[in-house]
Amino acid sequence: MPELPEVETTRRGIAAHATGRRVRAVVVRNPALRWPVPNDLPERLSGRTVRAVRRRGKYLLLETDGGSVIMHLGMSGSLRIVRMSDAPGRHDHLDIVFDDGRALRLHDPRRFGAVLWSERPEAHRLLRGLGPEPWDATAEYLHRRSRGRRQAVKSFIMDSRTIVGVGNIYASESLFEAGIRPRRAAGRVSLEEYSRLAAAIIEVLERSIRLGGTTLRDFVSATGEPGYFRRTLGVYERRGQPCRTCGAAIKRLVMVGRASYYCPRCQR
DNA sequence: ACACTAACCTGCAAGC
DNA sequence: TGCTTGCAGGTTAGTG
Repeated sequence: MPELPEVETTRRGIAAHATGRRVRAVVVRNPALRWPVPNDLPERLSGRTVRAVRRRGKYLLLETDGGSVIMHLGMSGSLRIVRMSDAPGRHDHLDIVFDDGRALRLHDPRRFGAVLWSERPEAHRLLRGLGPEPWDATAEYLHRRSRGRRQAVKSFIMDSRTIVGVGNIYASESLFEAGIRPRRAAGRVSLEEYSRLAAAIIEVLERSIRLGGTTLRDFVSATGEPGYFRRTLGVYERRGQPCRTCGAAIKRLVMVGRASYYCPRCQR
């Protein structure tokens, strides 16, 4: 499900409710996520106060005075603020219960998500090697880093070591905006093209954040609302439909097992 | 260093 | 009505 706009939308919803709240309890119903939820998470987190809710790439960080919960939503995860009295449903694997009777509840059917604990999250192995946030990734940086690479430019920008937050939807959308075909070798994309691409990534992500992200199937924000970016998608899941710019039929291809969409006329 | 693959897991839709 | 197949928003670990 979630790429950067969905994670950021979730972060804002959680922050509004969790910041300054004390954790009363942690209820783990199913610890079998991407990695096991640490056994000692309840004891480490209970009694602590949430100081801030931050995002790094697609990771959410629930910061307390004594350490941070690192959360990832994987493909199908969502986090909602619920009342403690709301009965958990299927795939509601974990609750972080606050002192006001509300709880942060993780729902994740596919269980590709993660909930971990770290006293220094920025040094955690999952976060350590991450590339820059999109707002800090310049055209010069992308150009320099891609020299000599034969990897497809779409795979290059979806690699979190290159730049964080760009998943399958926004990679296709950004490349469409920038007029670059997804299969082009990253090392053969010019500085001028990376300049368009860097700007397109920021523009697309910001526009999606404003609309609350993209709900393809089941994404909901912390307040339970879907995102409305889907209606404005230029190419994603629009195979055969006319390009909104030139009218040509949108094409679909599969790269590294992931669907990619592009306009054969606008993108070169 | 780079690039590709398999793997983790469930749900849903389409086709037979 | 099943049953099988393919596909889905992510990322790591392993291989060559």
